[in-house]
Amino acid sequence: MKKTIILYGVILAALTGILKFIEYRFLVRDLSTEIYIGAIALFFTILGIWVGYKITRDKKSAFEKKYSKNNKSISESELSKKLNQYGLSRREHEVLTLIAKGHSNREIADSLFLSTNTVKTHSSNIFAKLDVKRRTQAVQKAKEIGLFLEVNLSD
Amino acid sequence: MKKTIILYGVILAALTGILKFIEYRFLVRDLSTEIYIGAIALFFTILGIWVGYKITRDKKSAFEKKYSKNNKSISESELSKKLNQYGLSRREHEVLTLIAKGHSNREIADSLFLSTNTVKTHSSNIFAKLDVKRRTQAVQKAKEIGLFLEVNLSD
DNA sequence: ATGAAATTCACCCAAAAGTACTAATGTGGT
DNA sequence: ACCACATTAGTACTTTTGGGTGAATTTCAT
Repeated sequence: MKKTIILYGVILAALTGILKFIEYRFLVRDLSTEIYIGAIALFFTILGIWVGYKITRDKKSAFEKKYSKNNKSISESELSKKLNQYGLSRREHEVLTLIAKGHSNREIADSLFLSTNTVKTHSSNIFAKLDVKRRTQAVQKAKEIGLFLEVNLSD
Repeated sequence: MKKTIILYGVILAALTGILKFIEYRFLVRDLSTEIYIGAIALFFTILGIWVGYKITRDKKSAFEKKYSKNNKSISESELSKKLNQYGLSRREHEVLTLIAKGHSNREIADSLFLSTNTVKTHSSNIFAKLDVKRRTQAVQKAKEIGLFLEVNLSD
């Protein structure tokens, strides 16, 4: 990327110089201004397309570099330690797991035989403890930290 | 595409005219030729990048065979196939990615320069196409299917 | 047994998310 | 040039989620 920019800069500078040099010799007298401008425009447009292509290329390879798997499943003792670290209780972890499975508060309440109010209390506490604002962020953070025993959440 | 070309031609023509007009009035006397050329170069470079982006966007898969190396990460073409499979558009995938990052509709709207209404429309369509009811489920399903280029969603 | 933490639930309010339309404009492919 | 689809955005409405507070019960360790 840096190389592309430098190369482009050098080319631009060089060409500007060349054009100016030529201008005083032949072009101004021989060709009309339209053609002169047109030539510059055409050249830099092509150059621009090339640069644009380079940029999008680089972006993609950066994408590929970024890609790496981080599926980590952990043991019970490790989990306890992490829960402690964030001050999460067992029940909160349970709720969090269900949240991660995409369940609504209503569904969580049903499956844990709780009222939705309770689930809401739990989730509020979870968000506070994980320092997030939404359940989606909580899920993200939990995965980041590695709070889930099961990797496969699709149930 | 046709419009793009036409628009580009019009802009080019108009700009050439304007430049020529200005030239006789002020520029030649007031500014040095370097700045003059530089301005044209800069403008057409940007225009070129834009045009290049428009063109290369569709021909990515052609270039891909040449430049992309095989690895375990999902490639652009694979992604396209999967998006096609579920009838998801590019924009929808973009929104879905941000949803997976835990962003709110408001935040997504801001970062994509859209209204929240539009984001809601997109997400509704996403949910319908992925056959889910909530964003958390959509994220889950998307990961299951493998719709994300980046696994690391924490940004 | 006592106090701290955990669990449960209620109520109210606000914000965010989601549904169901309609519709204008843009774009791509044939 | 046309058609299908994508993108954008609106209105109006419902549901879900989240925040804050208070409080009753249970659990568990010191």
